[in-house]
Amino acid sequence: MSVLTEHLAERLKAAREAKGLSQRGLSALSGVPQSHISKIESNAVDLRVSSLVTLAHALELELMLIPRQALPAVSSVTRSVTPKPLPSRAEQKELARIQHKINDLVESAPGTHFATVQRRVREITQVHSQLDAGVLKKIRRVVETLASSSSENAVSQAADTIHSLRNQLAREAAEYKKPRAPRPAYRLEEDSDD
Amino acid sequence: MSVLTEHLAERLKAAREAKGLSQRGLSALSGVPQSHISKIESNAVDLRVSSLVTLAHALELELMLIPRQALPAVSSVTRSVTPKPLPSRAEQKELARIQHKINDLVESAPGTHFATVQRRVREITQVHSQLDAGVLKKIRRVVETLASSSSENAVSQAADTIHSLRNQLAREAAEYKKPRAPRPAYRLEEDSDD
DNA sequence: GTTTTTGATACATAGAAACATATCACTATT
DNA sequence: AATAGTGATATGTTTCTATGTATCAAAAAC
Repeated sequence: MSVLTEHLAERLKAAREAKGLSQRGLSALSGVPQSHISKIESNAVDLRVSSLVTLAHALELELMLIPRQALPAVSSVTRSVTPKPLPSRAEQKELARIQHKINDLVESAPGTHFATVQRRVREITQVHSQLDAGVLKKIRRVVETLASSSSENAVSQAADTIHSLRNQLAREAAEYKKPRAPRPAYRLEEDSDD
Repeated sequence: MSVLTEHLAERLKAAREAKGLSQRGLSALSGVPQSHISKIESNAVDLRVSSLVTLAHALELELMLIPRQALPAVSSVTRSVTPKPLPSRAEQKELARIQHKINDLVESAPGTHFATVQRRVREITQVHSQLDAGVLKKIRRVVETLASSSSENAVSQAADTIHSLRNQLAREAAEYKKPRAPRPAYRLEEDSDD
């Protein structure tokens, strides 16, 4: 395996964990098999760019080619603009739980609007900058309501609720560009050739 | 082919051309076959990360994962820090010519210090920010001297000369961080999923 | 203390990338 | 005009990613 890419594996793993996602969660989100994600994170494969991009995308990262000269500046910017440090372990767990509940619903009744709700919840995971206990409680309530009364109408209304909640969070997130200290962006090794 | 990476191909090609390198030149520099480079640049393959890194490296680029949030800032930085716009077509040609001369020497006498000279010249290509007619003339003179008197001593001295010349250029290059307008760094497509 | 969830790992298979090598028009160079 | 350098392409082989499916031990949740 190329030594060059070992930081990449770390970066991806860190990014995933920073979002409170399990490998399976990321797999569901990105479509890349969990087994493959595991191999990637343990630096056991020289993955294709498309795979990297897919995963990066799911983690809200962009792959870029930066001129050597610009590296210091870019690193500095990246460091200062990092999103958030993960709301709270407990909250992430709660979210996972909620997602699981919905997955069950979707499986029990495929082809319904449950799928939409599922997607909405997935989307709200993406924002996660502003995810707090309050928001989670709202979501959970919506989902639980769904479990009992699941009329076509109630379901799609639930989807809407979550959707607009997500938008609200996204809006809030856009305003706070609070500097935080993440890990420095991915850097390549030196490949001395003598 | 992944639509996602189409900008990547452009970026690589642009970077190569910005250095006045031919596909074969880049191939020699990076070890990646010219045929493959061609396919990559015409976006006909979903290349592996190791290949991408190898090429990027040869082009003095670094592969990075940038948080979405940091994209605007990073783009701006990248735009403003771009190296140089290529010294002059003629000068690049001249350099290629010089390299060719040395390649011949190396082939005619493998295992000698010619190889070192070859590497030094390759290295000086990398700097290229400060490459001008004057520098090239110096290099050419050194190489031509080599063609006639190629004693062990003369050869390794030539290598040293070029090496220190390179270092000097690199030093100069480090000082000028002149803002130029390159092309914006690589960005991924949006992959809407519904 | 049982059940889930986690990441790691195995294995078979399909499909590509990567490579070496060579050729082919085209465009510059001489 | 003859020559040399350019990028694009073709072929055949090897290597390895990527996927699907399944299992496993350890950690976490109940």
